[in-house]
Amino acid sequence: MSVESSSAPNFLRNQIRDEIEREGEVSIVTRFPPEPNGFLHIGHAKSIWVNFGLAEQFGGRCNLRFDDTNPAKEEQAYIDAIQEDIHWLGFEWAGKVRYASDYFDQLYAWAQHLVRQGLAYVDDLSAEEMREYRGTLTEPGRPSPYRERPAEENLELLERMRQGEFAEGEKALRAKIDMAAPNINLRDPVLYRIRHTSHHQTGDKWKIYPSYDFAHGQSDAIEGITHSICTLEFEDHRPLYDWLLEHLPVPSRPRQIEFARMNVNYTVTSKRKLKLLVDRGIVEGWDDPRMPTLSGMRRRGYTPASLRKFCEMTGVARANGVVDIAMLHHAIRSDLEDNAPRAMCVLKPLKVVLTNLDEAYEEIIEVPGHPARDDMGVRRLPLNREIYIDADDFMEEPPKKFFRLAPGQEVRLRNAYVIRCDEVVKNAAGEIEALHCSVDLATLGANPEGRKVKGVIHWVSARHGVPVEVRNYENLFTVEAPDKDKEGDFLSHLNPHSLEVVQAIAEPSLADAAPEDRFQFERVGYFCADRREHGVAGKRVFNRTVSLKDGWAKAQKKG
RNA sequence: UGGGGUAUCGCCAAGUGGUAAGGCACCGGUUUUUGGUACCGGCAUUCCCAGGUUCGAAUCCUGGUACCCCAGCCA
Repeated sequence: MSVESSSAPNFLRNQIRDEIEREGEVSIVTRFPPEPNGFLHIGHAKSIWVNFGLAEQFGGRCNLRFDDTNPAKEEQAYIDAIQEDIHWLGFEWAGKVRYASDYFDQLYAWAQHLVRQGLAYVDDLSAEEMREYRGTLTEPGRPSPYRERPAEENLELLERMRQGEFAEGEKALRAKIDMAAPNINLRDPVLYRIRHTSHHQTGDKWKIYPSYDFAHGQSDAIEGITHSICTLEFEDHRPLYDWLLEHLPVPSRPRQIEFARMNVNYTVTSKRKLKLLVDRGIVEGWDDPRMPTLSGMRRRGYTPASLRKFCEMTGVARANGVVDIAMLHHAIRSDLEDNAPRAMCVLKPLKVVLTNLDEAYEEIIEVPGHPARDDMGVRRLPLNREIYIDADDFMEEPPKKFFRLAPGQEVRLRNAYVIRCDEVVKNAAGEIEALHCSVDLATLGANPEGRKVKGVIHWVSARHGVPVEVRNYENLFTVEAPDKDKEGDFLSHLNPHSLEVVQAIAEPSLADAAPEDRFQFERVGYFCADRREHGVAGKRVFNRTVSLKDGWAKAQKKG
């Protein structure tokens, strides 16, 4: 099933194609450069897809490089989780995992090079002072009093910084560019800062750490990256990226190209906000199926292929926009429509007694695992005198065109017989307890004589049905742009119905489901056996990935 | 009154001087033992606005407007 066969034009593909036409053989080398300071989310999926996908498409390679220049915020646990997520998405990086920290020695040597060239200096200004000297968006900055320190002194100071002789914040190495530059990134940006923090990769070797700007381009150059693709907010950094590459004896000349990051409505992706959801216990963790994290989406039941297709569908451009989450839903439905075996599961059980079958009646009906996929085999559905149907499939006083069950009305039991509702059994309180129906035994695989039965409902044998817990998930937020609100207020848009837990009864074939097995519960939606809880202590847990489209509900809404 | 970007259907997005792709959503219809799927059809005389160049402009020029990003020793 080609969920992702197309390869529509986008400016990155066009550009690379043009380069190949113009320059002939060019090998494409990209990199995905996450900072290991959090979990990957749907937005990262786009970046992963862009970088690995481009390399794949043009026969190049893509590195995984952790941008680990700020040890205070980073953890090994994130490094592990990120690798798992990338693999799960279906991508493989070239060679070993890389770290910006692999290049700290080289970076330091290059810093010394800059100093010797008179292109960098050690500044004693405090962070606050530096801010004052930097000027504003509309006013130029002024040079630091330490800007003209002789190279020898800078070299010595830099070395002493490295040795840990100064306190954090006491000094910093800065590039000497232009304090009056209209682009603030060129007003003598910080290249190295003092941090007496041990690093998850380099331990206590370093007391100074390079800034993003000083590490990124040079790491790209070391790895021979040809296309350093990043998001729009780094556009202003490109002149600095190029400046450093021009003034350093780097082994290659990568180019930075920016694209617009992906946003999805009805969700948030800022690290701070996601963390708040976790910390406040609004969701059950980073991999809660309502979270837009890759681990959350995985647990929800999204497939890697559907996420890749979603990336392809939404494209790459330089205009900021917000993608409708309906596209994500479409992507997963179209994958699972083809690839998920079918099963029946009654979410709101209503007992039905088939009065013309006796107590001992038992018939095994063999039905296909998937209506269009013979390779999915068959499953065996037991039919007995008592079954469950979904309460929503019965109405005592049905509206026009209600094709399901109602007093005196007929309906098809999916994969089985046509039944007629003869009697509604109620308790003392007047609540419906059961339905008495009669089966038309001539309708298995055949249409009834002389009448047309339009409705089909799902059902499960009461004797053989297995109890399962079903978790129905919906959007976490009720508004399209929850983070458009002023700080913190996004929590006021939480969807109180984002999780509905229901005790359901499933057909026996579902008893064998393994964690992460996906099914279409016919007429209901796509479900995935929970990765963590399914099968634990005899519990069976299915997460609703996405519902089936519901034309009936839509028609009702319209009136 | 700084710099850098972006503006094409409700949403995403092709298009790069030759007379507006595609997807999602939506609206009709056909098929159907999933009110699902599949299939068929509809859905921008118009490309942020205003001028201009041209036989011809979403694409070129001029002038506006709107929105996004930048003043971390974060990335």
